[in-house]
Amino acid sequence: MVAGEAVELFYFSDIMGRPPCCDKIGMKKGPWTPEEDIILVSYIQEHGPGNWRAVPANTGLLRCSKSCRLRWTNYLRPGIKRGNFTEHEEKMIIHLQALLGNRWAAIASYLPQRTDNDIKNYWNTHLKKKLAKLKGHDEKTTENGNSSDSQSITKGQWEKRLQTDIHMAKQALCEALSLDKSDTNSSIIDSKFFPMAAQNKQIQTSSTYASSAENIARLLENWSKKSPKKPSHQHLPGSSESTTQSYNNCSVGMTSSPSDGQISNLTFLSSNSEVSQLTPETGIFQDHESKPSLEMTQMPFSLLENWLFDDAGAQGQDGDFMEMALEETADLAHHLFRSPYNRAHRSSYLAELIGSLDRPYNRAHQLFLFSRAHQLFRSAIGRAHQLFRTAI
DNA sequence: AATCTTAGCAACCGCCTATAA
DNA sequence: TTTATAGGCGGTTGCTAAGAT
Repeated sequence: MVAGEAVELFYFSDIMGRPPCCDKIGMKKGPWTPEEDIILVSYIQEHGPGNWRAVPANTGLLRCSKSCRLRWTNYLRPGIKRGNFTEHEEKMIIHLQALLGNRWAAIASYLPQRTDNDIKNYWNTHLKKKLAKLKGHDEKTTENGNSSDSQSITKGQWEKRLQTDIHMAKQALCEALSLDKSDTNSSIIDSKFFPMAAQNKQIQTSSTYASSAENIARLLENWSKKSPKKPSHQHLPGSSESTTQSYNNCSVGMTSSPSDGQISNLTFLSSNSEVSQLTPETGIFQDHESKPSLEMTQMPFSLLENWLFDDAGAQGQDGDFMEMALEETADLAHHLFRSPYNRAHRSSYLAELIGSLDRPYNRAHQLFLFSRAHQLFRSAIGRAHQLFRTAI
């Protein structure tokens, strides 16, 4: 949009409709700086994601709300795993792409640690070529009267495999909740569905999900290498070495462990000297690790938990459990959520719901539930639309 | 060593739907 | 009811680094 258009829209908004989210004149574009990232993360840590319109206004960021949302969802939010797609993930993406087409957001809902943008990029840069190569190879072998097995797999079979994968993921979580009596954190970490955690078992709390703090820390690490003038040093309690960088109203302290030299913690110091620790243990959700683990297994499941964990597949029923789950889900979604079509508030609402559960879930569990709720929610709405169209 | 080409990916753009005024 | 905005999504672009010449 050019400047003149922005002015015109602003004029119209005085007459009718909602006020504009932000004046786009003077908005910054291009790559985000570590300073901007930290401002955004610290704001979301305090206020939670959502209401993106308020973010530039309240933080002073010269970015439009859309840019803030994208930066958070694609790069900064907790739970994002970057790079190094596993073979399992590759297969999932290929299966899902065959099933769903280029619906990257839908595909990403099955891979909670990956963003739609990341999957889309990976597909465009790696998988498309890989498949083209395979296809070429297959065509060659077919010409020789030796067709490959993968070609003969129908879409229905892909779907069945996919459903099995999802079922396994859910079972892994259920097992983690029911089997582990001594340590509520470690069981899920060992799951094959959370490979990142297995890489760093030194961290007691679940590091399954790369936290935004880690992302920022990585950025800052690179940044401080590039600009050696800025950082000043200070020592923080409990750390052998730390680096603090000041800017605007807050400063950032990076603490590194003596053993591996990696940044393991990030401290935010606001201008009024309040200190908030942005670590893998804190974030959108509160961690209940200090609570007795017995609560984890002895409390009955709530309606919401049943909805998140149970479906026909998990209950051992035969048949098309995805379809069953969707039917039930559509009703439950309407029952549980007052405004299921209000996408704007969905994330914060789901986070609030999951946060309100009595069971002492740790943060990894909560993030999994959050992702699961999103997935079911989308399915429910999709199903509702489908039913609506059928009715018409 | 310099230049050109390619790959990877973060971020933008444009469109759509739901929502608010 | 109308209209602009917010949020979400998929396609595309453009920058950067790595590799090739």
